[in-house]
Amino acid sequence: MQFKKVIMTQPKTRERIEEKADTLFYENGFEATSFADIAEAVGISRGNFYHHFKSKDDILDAVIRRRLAKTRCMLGEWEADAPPKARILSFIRILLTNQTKIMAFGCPVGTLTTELAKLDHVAHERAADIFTLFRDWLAEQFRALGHDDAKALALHLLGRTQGITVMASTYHDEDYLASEVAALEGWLDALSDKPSLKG
Amino acid sequence: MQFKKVIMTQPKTRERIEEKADTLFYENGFEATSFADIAEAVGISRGNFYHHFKSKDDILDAVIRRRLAKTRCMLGEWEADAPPKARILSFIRILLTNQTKIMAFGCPVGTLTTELAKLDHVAHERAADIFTLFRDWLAEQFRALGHDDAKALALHLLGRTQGITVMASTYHDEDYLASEVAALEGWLDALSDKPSLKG
DNA sequence: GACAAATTAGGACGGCTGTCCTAATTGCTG
DNA sequence: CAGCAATTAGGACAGCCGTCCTAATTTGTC
Repeated sequence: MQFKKVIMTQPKTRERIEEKADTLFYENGFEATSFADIAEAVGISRGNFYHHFKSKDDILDAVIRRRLAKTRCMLGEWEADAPPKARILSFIRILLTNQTKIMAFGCPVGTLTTELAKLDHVAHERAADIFTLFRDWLAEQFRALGHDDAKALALHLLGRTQGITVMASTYHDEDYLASEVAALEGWLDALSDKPSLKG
Repeated sequence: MQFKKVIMTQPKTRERIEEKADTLFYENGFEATSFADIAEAVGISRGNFYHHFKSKDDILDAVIRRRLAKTRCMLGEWEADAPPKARILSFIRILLTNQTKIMAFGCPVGTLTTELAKLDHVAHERAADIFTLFRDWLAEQFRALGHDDAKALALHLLGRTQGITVMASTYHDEDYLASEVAALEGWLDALSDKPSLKG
């Protein structure tokens, strides 16, 4: 019954640590988030951490793995009986879905990747993998729409959304965000007419 | 002769502290840069700091003020006997001028603003002022080109460049950077033909 | 050269960091 | 209920953080 024990008991505390660490890393940054912060948010003792994770970097790994999984899940949902163009639209509209958090803290993926790059952290590549997940998925959709420069289009769209999150959080301006999302939708529409222009 | 003393002696050490702090904040982040780091880079004692700055936030203020001044200076240079469109092009091409640093650390303005937003730091607005400097200057150029949505165009261009810096530093991909700069130049060209489309 | 001011070096300080250890508690198994 | 494993709490630890103080040194002026 050893197996059952591992499966049944781990999820509770470990899962809660990952969850709280995830949001704290997002809202306050990885470096600025201390063990004490996470412990307080979860409601456990500091010393207890090392039974679940062997270091802070280990928690970061878990958080990134968690985000990768959630992203895969979200992309999967967008594929449900929707044509490629509608799928790309779903991607664009997370800017509106997560509007409040984006205007306060920017993009979870972009800001983490940027911070880890400055820290010369080994996990930087792992964090970039989340971007790669989006990129490859978007490229697949563009390819389905008949574009042969699908990867470049995917990267272009990723960059556009990243820029929007940076400026939206800088000025906390929801009108800017809305108008840029509209512009992005217009770009996607125009793309159908002339399949090789990036605009 | 008190006046002369203040003018002549201050610039040396204080200026060097600001300079080193500026690059360290850029390359490693504000939070991750310690007093010891700056002291070592400048080559002075830690305790000596408080004769020039009264706190770390005070150094941050000085760094931001310094960046504002340098930005104003740069914008001024771009105005030298060049038509508005060429001035905007100068802005776009800093992405190529600073290519190496951007691919390693992203945009100095964007990354600092993002970090300060997460830290809930009072200096966030001051950092955003650097963006505003660019925005207003760009809007002025777009207005000179006959666009009535000049401010929106300026914000759009700022966002585009920010997104490019994020993705370029994520993947360290100079081909992406080059092609996006080309796309941005194409966008600027197309803008001349139909003055009210954002693309 | 004497004197005062500006500048510097070096260390003390309380507090927080990530890490680790140990003892107590809980929960499951037989 | 006994016994064992999993989990927890709490604190010790070395080290670094930003801050502050004091004493020594340098600098410029009369």
